[in-house]
Amino acid sequence: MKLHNSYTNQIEEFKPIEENKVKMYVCGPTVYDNAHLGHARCYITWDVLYRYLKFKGYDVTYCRNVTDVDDKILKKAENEGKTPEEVSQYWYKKFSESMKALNNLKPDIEPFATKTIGEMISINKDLIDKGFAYESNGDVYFRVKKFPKYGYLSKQPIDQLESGARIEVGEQKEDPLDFALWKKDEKFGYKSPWGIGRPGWHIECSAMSRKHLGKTIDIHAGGADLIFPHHENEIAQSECANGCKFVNYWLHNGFVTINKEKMSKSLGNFLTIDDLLKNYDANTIRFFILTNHYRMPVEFSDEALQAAANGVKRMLNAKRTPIDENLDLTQFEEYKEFVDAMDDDLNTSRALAVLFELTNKANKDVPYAYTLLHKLAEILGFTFEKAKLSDEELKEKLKFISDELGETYSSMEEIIEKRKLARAEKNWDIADKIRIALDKSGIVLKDSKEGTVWELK
RNA sequence: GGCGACAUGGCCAAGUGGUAAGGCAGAAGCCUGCAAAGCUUUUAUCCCCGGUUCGAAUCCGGGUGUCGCCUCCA
Repeated sequence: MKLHNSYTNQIEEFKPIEENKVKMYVCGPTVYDNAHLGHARCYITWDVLYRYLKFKGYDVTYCRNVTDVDDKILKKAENEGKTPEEVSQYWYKKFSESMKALNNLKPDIEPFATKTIGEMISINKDLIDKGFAYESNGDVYFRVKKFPKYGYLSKQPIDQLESGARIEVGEQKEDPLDFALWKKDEKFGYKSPWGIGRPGWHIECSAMSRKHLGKTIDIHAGGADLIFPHHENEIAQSECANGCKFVNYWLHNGFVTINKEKMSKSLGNFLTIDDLLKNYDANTIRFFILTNHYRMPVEFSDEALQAAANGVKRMLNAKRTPIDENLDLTQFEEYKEFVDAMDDDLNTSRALAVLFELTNKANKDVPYAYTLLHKLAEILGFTFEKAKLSDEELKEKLKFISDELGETYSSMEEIIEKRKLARAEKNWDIADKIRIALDKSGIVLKDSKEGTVWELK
């Protein structure tokens, strides 16, 4: 399979370090607030990669960190009179729920920065010993000029970076380009050889990646906004400390835009995953994301989400036949097309086109189509389980319908039976009244030769 | 200013040399008591200009426009 490597800016054949094993690391969230659609895109994209690699037969170790040491968390804790742990635990839980609701698989490892402080200190020590870093007033900084490849990932000439570099109040750097590995912090800090302090953001990922996956890993992924400075700095730290290559394939996803502008926390133009899930289900959100190639921007709009919802509905309405677990899927042309598309740097829009071909075939009673559709859709994280009502919701709906019709019903079957009788008597008024009442409560009836079934809209 | 990307029908989007997948929306028809779902049919010469080639959406050059990154950001 081929993947676009941001490091070389080329599409390359993917070869893992160890045959059949993949170590992948994704920069996870800083847990201090609600995740938004931009995050959803990122984690859906890499979830699909994870699923696809497993489907290809790789033994994948997927590590996605949780950044729980950060200025924003501390600020929030202070404002709310809570401990940083309380803040980060709360938002981590929220984040996990959002991921689950989007049908993202859980990573194999989800390390917390606060649990990896020892590794960070150890990397910093190595860097200082080797002359790549220096202590200054309780802070530790990385000497960017000591790493000639600095700027390679972001394709930035060093002199250009230099003009943009800045020094914050209280920092004593040798060079404006140098970045912090460790910051003095007597209030919330940890013990270190340089006094009480806490790690810089960049070192966290280097440390967690090394601790859980090793010095050289296959894949490191994240949003394109992390290329500079985050990933650039990670490379510098890790390669200087470890004396070997850090990452073989750098993968970056594009942004979600709204009104042609990047959706982001700082611009305030974001929609949270929670809010989105009130109107659209996980399949719809995934479909919306996956219709575009992962490196391209995706423009958010309600129309686009609605179009995605309609598309998903078509796929889920495919005529269902029992899943044949013994079917050799690899013999079918659509299977090959799907794999070919996904092997081509995760061309999910082509892959989706294959799913629609299968949908059409299923509707035309091609025997293998539904089984293949079901199996392939699963790789993209779609689920064919129809939404179900809880007992309570069903009760509410029955109450609503009973009120509408002025008669009391205790089950859907009873209502359908009543309508069946009316239809048999060609009493269309009653039959239609029932259907309209159900429609108002969000239930749609489907009449066919086999009888009438009800579904949520 | 530096660097990187993108520009295909009403909308979204695939397609890296041989005459444009797929989805949404629209229209017509079939099916249906009416619907829903489904089925059938139907809408493009690919931002502009120049070049290479027997042949270009696809390669090269030059424009125009849009977006992103340049130390908070997925």
